[in-house]
Amino acid sequence: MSANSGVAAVLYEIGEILTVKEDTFRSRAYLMAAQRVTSLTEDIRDIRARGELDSIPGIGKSIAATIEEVLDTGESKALMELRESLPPGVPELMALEGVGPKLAMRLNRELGVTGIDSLEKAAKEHRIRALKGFGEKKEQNLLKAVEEYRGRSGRFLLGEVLPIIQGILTHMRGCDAIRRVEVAGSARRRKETVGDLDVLASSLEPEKVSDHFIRMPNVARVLAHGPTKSTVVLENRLQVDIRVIPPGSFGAALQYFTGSKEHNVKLRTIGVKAGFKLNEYGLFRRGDDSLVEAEDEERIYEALGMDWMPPELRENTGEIEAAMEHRLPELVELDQIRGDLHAHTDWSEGTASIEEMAEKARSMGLEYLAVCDHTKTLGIARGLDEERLLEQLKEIRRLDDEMSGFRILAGTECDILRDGKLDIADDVLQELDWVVASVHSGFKQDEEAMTRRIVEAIHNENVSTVGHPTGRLIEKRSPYTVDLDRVLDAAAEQRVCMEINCFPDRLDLSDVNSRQAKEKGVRVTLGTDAHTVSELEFLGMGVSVARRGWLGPGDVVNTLTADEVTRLRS
DNA sequence: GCCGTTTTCGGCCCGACTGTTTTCAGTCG
Repeated sequence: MSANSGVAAVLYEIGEILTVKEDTFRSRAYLMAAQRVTSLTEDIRDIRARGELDSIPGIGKSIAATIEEVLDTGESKALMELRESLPPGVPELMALEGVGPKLAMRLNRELGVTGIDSLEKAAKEHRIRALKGFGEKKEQNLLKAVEEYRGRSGRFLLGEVLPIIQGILTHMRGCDAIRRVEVAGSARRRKETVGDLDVLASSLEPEKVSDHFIRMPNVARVLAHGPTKSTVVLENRLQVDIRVIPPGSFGAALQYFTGSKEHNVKLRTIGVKAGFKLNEYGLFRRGDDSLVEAEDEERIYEALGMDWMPPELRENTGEIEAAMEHRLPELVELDQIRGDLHAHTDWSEGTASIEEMAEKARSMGLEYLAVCDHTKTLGIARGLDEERLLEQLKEIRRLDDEMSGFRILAGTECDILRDGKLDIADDVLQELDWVVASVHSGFKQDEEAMTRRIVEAIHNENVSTVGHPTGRLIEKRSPYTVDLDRVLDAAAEQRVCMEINCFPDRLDLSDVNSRQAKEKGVRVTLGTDAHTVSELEFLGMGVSVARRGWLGPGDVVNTLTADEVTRLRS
């Protein structure tokens, strides 16, 4: 899939430079195309080989030619020319809060500002307030923006912000003027990372709610404070926006602020064609501005001629078309998940005993837990050799007999060695209920070697699933170079599953990869990879990834009973 | 640059807040 991300990066950059040049519509076309390429579940080289690039929605002849150029030469002439046409420092300046294309260009043209350092210098020398239309406040805000930019830590993991959201909702529910409050935005869509939080509240006294909001604990700075819209930055640098709307508009506002932006643009375009106007206050008829629907999100979608869809699908990757044709997939739900198929214990690098992990899983309402400790090659994690693994197997069988109404499955997270062989002898693996095979070393192998390595492991008849199949760590480490298409084809053929690792910085397979797996007929397994008791709660995040990948209960092995899971191996 | 159950040309989503202005442009989501 790396060809896809390379193409998307070029299209994004072209789109962004065109934004600076205020070529709005051409820019939008490139950004839209980039987004489509990002969410493709097929290798773009294959689509190109069939000559079908311009049948991808949002991609026409011109962008198709750019894509072919990137695939053939690794670069785009148009992009290189665009880069050169831009005054130095302008893209960097636009990364600052409150600086858009107009301001960045003016700072460069009129003050010779060539980047963030030189902007800071100009502001400290009070050269900015001297410009026409600028004042002291603007200068100070730019300095604050520079400071924030330098301390910024990028996007936040979904797993990090979920507890923060709970805190905010609890705080807001303490305001007596509030009717309803929910989180919207990318957090409601359960994206793997979020850039900021969008909180939505309804009230008849919006000022009270807005005031209550900015008095939240942990607020470091108030960026904007109006009656219906405010923005704060928390001490951990997470930005949080609130919108307060009348109670009767809650459904419309929830739809509007959940996004994604691309989903909403498409939806409103469809609305316009059907004679409607859609905004955060409701769905209106264009002619007389009469209200069609505002209170209920589901009825807004219905009025636009489509089925309501779960927030996780709203990325404009085909869900609107599916909703109009009433063929949205049934998505897997957390309460359909019967077990966790990847957890560690204190036999290797976990902190809790087998019993403690099992008890916690049972208390969460699960029916089974697969204990999958590391194997001997992973010395740093005190990986088990054959002898210890058989010892652990006996212990698991003993504990399993003692528990009623809950099954502990004897498993392993077995290392895939550099040549694709497994770290544990086949006759021992055969004794187990569940085998997760994972790559933990040699990440730098080239694509061919890595692909053959994993495909070879898939051909071992004892392997149940491949653990964290791409090895990525979100915001920290890229996936290893591997031809996932070939891996998935092999998995489909050998009836081996692929894991969605639920650990917050892994979520691997990703949403797009999960959808790709489904399209190839590969079932996925959810594994928390928990090393502590509380990490078993990560299961919900794996379900979110599965839902964002359009997976239904039939696509996820964890909806099966323990007996059904163990029978997969026979 | 893309797209087409009003269109192959002429559209392309919509509104709040800020800072500075005397009525609005720029930015953001």
